[in-house]
Amino acid sequence: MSKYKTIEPVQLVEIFKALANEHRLKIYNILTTCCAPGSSCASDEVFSCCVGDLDAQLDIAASTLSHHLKELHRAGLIDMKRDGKQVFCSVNTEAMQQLQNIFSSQLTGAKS
Amino acid sequence: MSKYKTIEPVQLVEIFKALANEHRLKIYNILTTCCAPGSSCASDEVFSCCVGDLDAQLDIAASTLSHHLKELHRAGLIDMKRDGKQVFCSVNTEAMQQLQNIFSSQLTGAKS
DNA sequence: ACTATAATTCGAAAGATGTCGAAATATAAA
DNA sequence: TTTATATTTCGACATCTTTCGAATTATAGT
Repeated sequence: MSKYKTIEPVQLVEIFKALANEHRLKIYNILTTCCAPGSSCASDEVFSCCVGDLDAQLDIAASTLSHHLKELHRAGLIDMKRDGKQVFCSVNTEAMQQLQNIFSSQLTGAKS
Repeated sequence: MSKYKTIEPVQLVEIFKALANEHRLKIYNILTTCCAPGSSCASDEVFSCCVGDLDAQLDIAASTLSHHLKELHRAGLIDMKRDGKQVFCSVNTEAMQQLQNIFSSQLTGAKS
């Protein structure tokens, strides 16, 4: 019916779980705004997306942040890749498009 | 900026929490598909939207269903209104439009 | 090799959530 | 006013989640 990959209900629940937390939503938000799809964020000194920069904006323990990032990653919402000592995070644009798609066509519509 | 009411990050977390459960997502799904916005669902004998009909499709205790409906209602995602012995449920179309809006414009974008 | 920095893993404690069955409430019908 | 049906509230229990600090791993610089 559509040209997009569909998200299984089970996976959709995981995505909502991942976003259903104050800190994780803020993280996702920071990543969508600072590292907008297509733009590189390494060159800007105000915003970048390594774990330490997120840490500076979040007022939670580093271990807690690490846990939240793992959840977002597990849900497929963000990508993480190490570059030297740092790990850089960014939104998974494919997942984001799928989400947009779901909501702009009446939430799931999945039959089952 | 937009003509739509914006959703506060705090409320958005509540909305995601409400959808972050297998049964609640299914309920919301049933309501979006059987009682599509604008259509009345009382006349169709296969699908209607009272609590008992949902119960028949869900394989959980009635008390559990009641709890889930309360959560969806608390998040502002569904409306409930009693008609005689039954309580009829339907999606809150305004909330759904807000959700669509959020996702079609890069998730929240809220600055704070 | 040692040291410093960045991030993750590992318990443990506190809190939130999902679930049920029994009891209560609301409404209608006999 | 008694009975039947629909739904909700309550209390209990089990499980999952959030959080932290301490210890560990990864990488780079001295």
